[in-house]
Amino acid sequence: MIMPRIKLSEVARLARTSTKTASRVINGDPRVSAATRERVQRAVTELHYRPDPLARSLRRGTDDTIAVVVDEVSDPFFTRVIGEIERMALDRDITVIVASTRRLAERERTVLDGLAHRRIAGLIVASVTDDHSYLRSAHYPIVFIDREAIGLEADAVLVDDRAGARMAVEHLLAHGHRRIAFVGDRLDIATVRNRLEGFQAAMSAAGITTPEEYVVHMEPQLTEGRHAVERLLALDEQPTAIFSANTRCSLLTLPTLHRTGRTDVAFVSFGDFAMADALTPGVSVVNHSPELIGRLAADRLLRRLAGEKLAAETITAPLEVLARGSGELAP
Amino acid sequence: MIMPRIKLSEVARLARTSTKTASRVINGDPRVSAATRERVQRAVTELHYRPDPLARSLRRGTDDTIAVVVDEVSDPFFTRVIGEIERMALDRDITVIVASTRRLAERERTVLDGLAHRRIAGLIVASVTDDHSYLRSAHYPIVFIDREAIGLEADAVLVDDRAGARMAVEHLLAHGHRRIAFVGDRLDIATVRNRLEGFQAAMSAAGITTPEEYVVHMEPQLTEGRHAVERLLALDEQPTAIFSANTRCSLLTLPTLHRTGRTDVAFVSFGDFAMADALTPGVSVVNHSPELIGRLAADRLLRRLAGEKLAAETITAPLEVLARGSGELAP
DNA sequence: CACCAGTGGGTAATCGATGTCACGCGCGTT
DNA sequence: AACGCGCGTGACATCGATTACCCACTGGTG
Repeated sequence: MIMPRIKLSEVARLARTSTKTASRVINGDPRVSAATRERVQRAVTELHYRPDPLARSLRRGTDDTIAVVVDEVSDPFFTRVIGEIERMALDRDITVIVASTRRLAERERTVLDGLAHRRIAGLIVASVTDDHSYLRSAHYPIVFIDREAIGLEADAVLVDDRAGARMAVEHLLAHGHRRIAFVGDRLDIATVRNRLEGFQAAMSAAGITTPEEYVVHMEPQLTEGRHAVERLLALDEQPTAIFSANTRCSLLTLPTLHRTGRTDVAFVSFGDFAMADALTPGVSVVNHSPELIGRLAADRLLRRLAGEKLAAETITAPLEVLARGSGELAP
Repeated sequence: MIMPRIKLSEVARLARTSTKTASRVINGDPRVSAATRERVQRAVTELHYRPDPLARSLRRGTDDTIAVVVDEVSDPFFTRVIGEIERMALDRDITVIVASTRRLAERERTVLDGLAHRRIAGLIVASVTDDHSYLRSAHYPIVFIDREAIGLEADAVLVDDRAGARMAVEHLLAHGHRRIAFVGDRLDIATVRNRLEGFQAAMSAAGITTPEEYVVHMEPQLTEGRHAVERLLALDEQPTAIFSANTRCSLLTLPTLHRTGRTDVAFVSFGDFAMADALTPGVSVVNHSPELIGRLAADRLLRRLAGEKLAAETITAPLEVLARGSGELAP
């Protein structure tokens, strides 16, 4: 299976021709006689020859590899996005390399810079920074996911964060809630910021002023998240409902609610997750399919790699509210 | 940030020396005079030179890239393993490429074969096949995770599947259960097979014969999993407890139990998952940390890459029963 | 009959970095 | 004074595949 590395010259020798002609056959150049082509092909299969992707990349200046850069590989949302991208890429013999920014702008720059020196064919990135103009000189197509490109014309596959948050809030309002809290993490990340804006817009539209303490930021620290939620539930004016800005936050908030027996608090999560429907009550979510987002992004990138000339486009993936119980609790 | 590709020869020219000497400086060869070294270093920083990893790999014959091959990138267990590996690798400027086998032996071969032609520095693999002798000629270190190497001396980071299954069964037995069912998927995969063996060994040891219908195999099809569980609960002699062989199966089984209101059935899962402790009742698990497994595997591989000579070793990650309620229900 | 176009195929340069090897210089030996 | 040695250095080959460019041969044409 792992051969003593065969080179093109050996194939050529066996086929009694030059490396150039062998190369032509392999790359489907038509200007080779049928007889020669035949000989080369036999030699290829006989020796189990496979071109060295490295040497090929060096010469051609491109590589059959795409990079996917996300916050964290193990984030339940990105995990599924990556899974779908990898599936589509592997079917086309394209290799996927992954890297995570850990939501650090500085690290994102390091990672992208390192990638620029590899000759990747394309990039799919969930960026945590807010200026991508320096990527303008990149010689490969880029598709942004989850967060839009700023200062750069590029494809993006997004969900309408504001609309989604609004949908969640309106859902809670419709079930009689007025004291609704927002749980999010890092506000310097566009996704969270936009969802907070949507939340606040929906609240104002309903004529409700949200007290400051109702907007909770939990850092990725597990314990801090727990404390933040506990503080929220210890307020004099307790919220009767919570909107969680993303899956990560939901995964931190819900165990606390369950542990403290506060499942009477209504809850809507932006982003679905495993077991959401098995909890008691089932967790209502604003659903956006990570697989769909991955597929749309990969499709866009692969089409560009296949040579299609496309104008930069922002694709918005659909959102829907899945009512499972927790979002329909009465205040 | 993305420079118009600077080559070593340009650095050399600016430093008024040869490419070879410039290369020496960059690779820390001591046999360069301080003055020359200085000139080259200035040229490097001035031009923002970074060696082309591709060309370097071609010449050196190795690449600072490790491959991780697992069943499915989005599997909740492997996701976390990958996250940890990626974290450790990136800290050392090593790139990670991922690929999934989708649990198909044939695909695993294709993927590994493709990898063999890239010049990866190392491989971490959760194999679904049962003969790895063909990897003997691989020129890079390999660490197996989750499933051991067969026909090949190599490092492996495993959990004791039989012992874990036994622990789960004994836990259920201790709480009075005798009618215990096994839920697993693909028996051709060693992990599942071993856990079934452990299950059966523990049952026999307790003098209990498990009826055939108590051993359920669900294919990764969601609907089939659901039906299998429903059939199990429709038996005349219903089991009072279920042991699930892995997270994937738990994620298929539990929603069915909850939807049909059969949370009176005791349940132990091999492998923890998000929200397990927030369900009602909390899900008892045999816990093995994916992060720890990832870390152990990556550490082993990175140490080999750093040149340490180590004998092939099988490392067994610890297991523990986390009692959260579902495994302590009375029959 | 000499010339031109078209087709199949070879030679050598190239991609960018690194290993091989030999060279020149200064210095200590005998 | 000739020799040898070590050190810093650079010209050149090399990794494996692709490509720019050139050549040989065939057949048709003026």
